[in-house]
Amino acid sequence: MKMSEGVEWTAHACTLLAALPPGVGLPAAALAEFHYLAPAYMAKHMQALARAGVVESVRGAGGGYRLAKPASEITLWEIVEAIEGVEPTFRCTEIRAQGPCPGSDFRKPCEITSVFRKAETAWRAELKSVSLADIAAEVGRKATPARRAQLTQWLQEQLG
Amino acid sequence: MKMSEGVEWTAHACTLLAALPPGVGLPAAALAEFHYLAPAYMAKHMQALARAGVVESVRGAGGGYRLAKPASEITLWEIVEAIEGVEPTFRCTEIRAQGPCPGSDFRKPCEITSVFRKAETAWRAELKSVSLADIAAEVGRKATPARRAQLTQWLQEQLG
DNA sequence: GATATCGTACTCGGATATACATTGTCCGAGTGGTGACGG
DNA sequence: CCGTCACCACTCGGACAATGTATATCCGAGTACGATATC
Repeated sequence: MKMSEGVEWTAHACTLLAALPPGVGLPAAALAEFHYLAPAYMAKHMQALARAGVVESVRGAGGGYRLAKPASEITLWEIVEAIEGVEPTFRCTEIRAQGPCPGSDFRKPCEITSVFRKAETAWRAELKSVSLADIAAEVGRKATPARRAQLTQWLQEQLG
Repeated sequence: MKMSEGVEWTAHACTLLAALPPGVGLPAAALAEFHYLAPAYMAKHMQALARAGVVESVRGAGGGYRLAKPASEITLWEIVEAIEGVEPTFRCTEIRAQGPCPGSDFRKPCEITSVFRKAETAWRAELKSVSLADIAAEVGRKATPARRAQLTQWLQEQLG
């Protein structure tokens, strides 16, 4: 049970977008280059985020992706949801209903499913409690002056 | 990010084993038949549980699988761990270290990884808090008399 | 009749195919900017 | 000199291939039970 690496890619990409002035974006190629990632595959993942309403896409020259709402209103869970989907990790196929001694009450989920549901709820709650603004702020706080300057220069090259 | 269906299969199989008298087991074929599952594939999953020390295997006629320790000491997490492995779902590949503006401090995990680590810890904690004995007790409590009789008869057929 | 030995049936264990999902790439659709042309 | 139009470069979007993992199966290794032959 492993998470798609697209989650890591887009989470870092969105963190970068969160550091930009409001309304300003970057093309997928630039987001990929920032971490030396495959441009085409990064573009594919960004599409998923656009469909989910996490980012907005702007076509044409000077276009790209930008956050669809304030970074403080975007949680890590939204990104996971956009890439991985909303399906629970544990999918109960009700095997208890089959076999020579089938269970009786199918209106309620089986005990095993209940535990997994509860565990996954706790997992999601943690991811929902952290916003992109939180992450961006933490990253910015730890950055050295040299890194800040490097980032500023790179952004100027990208934004023109 | 979906969990292997082997987790569901083996979790239900172990719940059945937990309902048996201590020291008594069932062959993989019987565990599969109990829920109409593919016998060969069920056997493969039970092997994983045996390697992890959750169950013991007994070869030869009259052999099979039985719990390796009391059901109260086996958690759902152990079963997940045996089937899925201990690898975290979110694997940080440190992409922040690459690209034109690499991060500075690599001794500490990045902020995004930290959040996922915390979330997964919460998830595992829930699974570790429930034992097979808890599940078996709950299943037994909800069972109707008819179902109990059906189960007893089936077990007698299997155990001789 | 008791005991040792062989054979047989049963079960686990790992090696081996197959199906499906994820990963990765490409080309067409759409859009804004830019330059040329005409008024 | 200004406005309009057409072209072009740029970017997203979805369709299409390659790879890896999970799924599914089979055959060999090992063990207990039972039958048989011998003492």
